[in-house]
Amino acid sequence: MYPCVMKRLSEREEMLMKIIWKLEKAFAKDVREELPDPRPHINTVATQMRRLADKGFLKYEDFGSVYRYSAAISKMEYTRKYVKPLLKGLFGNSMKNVVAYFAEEEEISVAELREIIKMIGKKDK
Amino acid sequence: MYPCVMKRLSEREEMLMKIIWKLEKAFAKDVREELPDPRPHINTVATQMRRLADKGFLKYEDFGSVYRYSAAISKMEYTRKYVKPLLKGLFGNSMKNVVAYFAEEEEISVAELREIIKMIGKKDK
DNA sequence: ACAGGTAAACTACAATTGTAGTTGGTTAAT
DNA sequence: ATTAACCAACTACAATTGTAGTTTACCTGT
Repeated sequence: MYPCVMKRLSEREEMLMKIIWKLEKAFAKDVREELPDPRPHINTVATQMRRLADKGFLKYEDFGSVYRYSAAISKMEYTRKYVKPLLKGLFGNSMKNVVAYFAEEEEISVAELREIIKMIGKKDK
Repeated sequence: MYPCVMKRLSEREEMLMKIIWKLEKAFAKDVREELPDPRPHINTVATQMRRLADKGFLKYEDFGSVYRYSAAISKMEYTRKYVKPLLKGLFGNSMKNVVAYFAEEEEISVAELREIIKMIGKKDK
């Protein structure tokens, strides 16, 4: 049916997943309402959600001829499986390089880095 | 011809771009040789490189009926334009959350974070 | 010059993803 | 009950991406 090695999501698919992660449980209509302005047709959204379900990213409960969807894979799991390899692949397999790059881009400050260090410290105890 | 708002690259396209970024200048054949084992047909690679060029990700010099390609967009530029929004979109628009997540996943250590802080300090002077 | 080999542009088609029309099932109001 | 409105499953098709065959152009050795 579908390949056992799931591929990365397309931009649109990821957009839908993000909405589901936020809403937790949602009908296609609810997801559509969260989409930015030139909203696609409701059926477009429904089709893509069904396909996401076929591929194992979503699951659903049957509500009498209408499905209510929820995520079958958490945002964290998705990040770990698909986003992390993407980043590491781009930055010589090192998260340090990734963070250093975004620090240079001023996307994260020294103060924030220190906070994170503090957080990690707490967890270890 | 092609949409003016470039979309994120597919997994395969990104793979090719990474090779180009590494090689700097390359013919399709060279790129194919860098690909992992069940290598696609050389023509497959050639087609995808042409399409990447059509979309503005690659440029080329004409070498007498054969093109030598090079990146039209640097890895950093690609990261800034496509990867950063992806990450921020997933993590409530905050790079701090991103880094914190990967720190918890033990993808980056306190020592490395400190090194980065030191680096930033030097640059400011 | 010609033959053999190689690379990839051109071309064609399959798989996947984006899109929405058609239709049938649900709900609410008369 | 009957009608009207709405939602989305099903279906169909377009656009994009993945794949490779066919053909053409360029070597290299004779």
